[in-house]
Amino acid sequence: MPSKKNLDVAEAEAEAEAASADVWSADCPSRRVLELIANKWALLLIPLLRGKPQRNNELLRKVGGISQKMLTQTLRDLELNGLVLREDHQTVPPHVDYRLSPLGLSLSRTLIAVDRWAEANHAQIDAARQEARK
Amino acid sequence: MPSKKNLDVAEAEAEAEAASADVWSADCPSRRVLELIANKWALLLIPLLRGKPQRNNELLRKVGGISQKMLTQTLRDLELNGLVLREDHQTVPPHVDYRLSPLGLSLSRTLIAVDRWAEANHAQIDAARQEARK
DNA sequence: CAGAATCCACCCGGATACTG
DNA sequence: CAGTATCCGGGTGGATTCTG
Repeated sequence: MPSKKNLDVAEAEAEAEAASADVWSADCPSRRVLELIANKWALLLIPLLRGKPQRNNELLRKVGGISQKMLTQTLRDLELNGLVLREDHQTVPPHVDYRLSPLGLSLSRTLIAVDRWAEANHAQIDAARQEARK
Repeated sequence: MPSKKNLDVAEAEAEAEAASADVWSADCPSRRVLELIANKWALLLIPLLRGKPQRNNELLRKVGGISQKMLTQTLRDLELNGLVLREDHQTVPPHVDYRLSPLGLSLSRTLIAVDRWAEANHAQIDAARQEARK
């Protein structure tokens, strides 16, 4: 296991925070973070934004079922909270790129595990629901 | 890295599923799984149910801000989908225990990482939001 | 203790039309 | 291309009351 020496200041602070923060407490600020990411569009968008910056239309096509309204709204929300960076190239026609901040990238590594779990285990979930319907 | 030999049949099947399933496709069954867990109460309850079976009132106290209605509704939903097992001891006064199924336990390992991330990084999120408000 | 049942205000999110 | 603006139906979820 890594020693304290391998942690930089920011990581050390984050670790200290984790010790005191408690998502199960209704008034803990960390609860707001949970509410920010506890929706399907955020769960799909954040992992999707790893890698190269992507444009509005690209994301609209890649995230099946999302509307322009929800895409914009979700991206704005994530941007406001420092997870996504919006880059407007100020050209005409417009060219806007979205990418993850370092903080967002960190989160994406956690959320992609959720997506993978859903993909890997949906058959068992479906089977359970079939069983319950009997 | 583990060889194929180390995977049992169920795990091999899950791996095969993951290769074909795609949460980003609106009509993929795995999307339903994502929608099942993409809400704050599920994200709080599932990791909380690791360890010993717990009772209604226990969960009601431990999950700050949840109402009896949402607790029951979420537990029923998770039970219907095979993630949670409900054990009614058929006594009077009533004694009902909730615990994770093996499938739910598997998921809890993924979701607890999300909760920990929220706890560890909420300060940076808060800072970003403060910055954006300027 | 563990809930079911009802009422209802809020807001989420889709559809549609418009803009620079 | 990358949005914004508006309308609006349906679902979410809190509060309250009742039950075995």
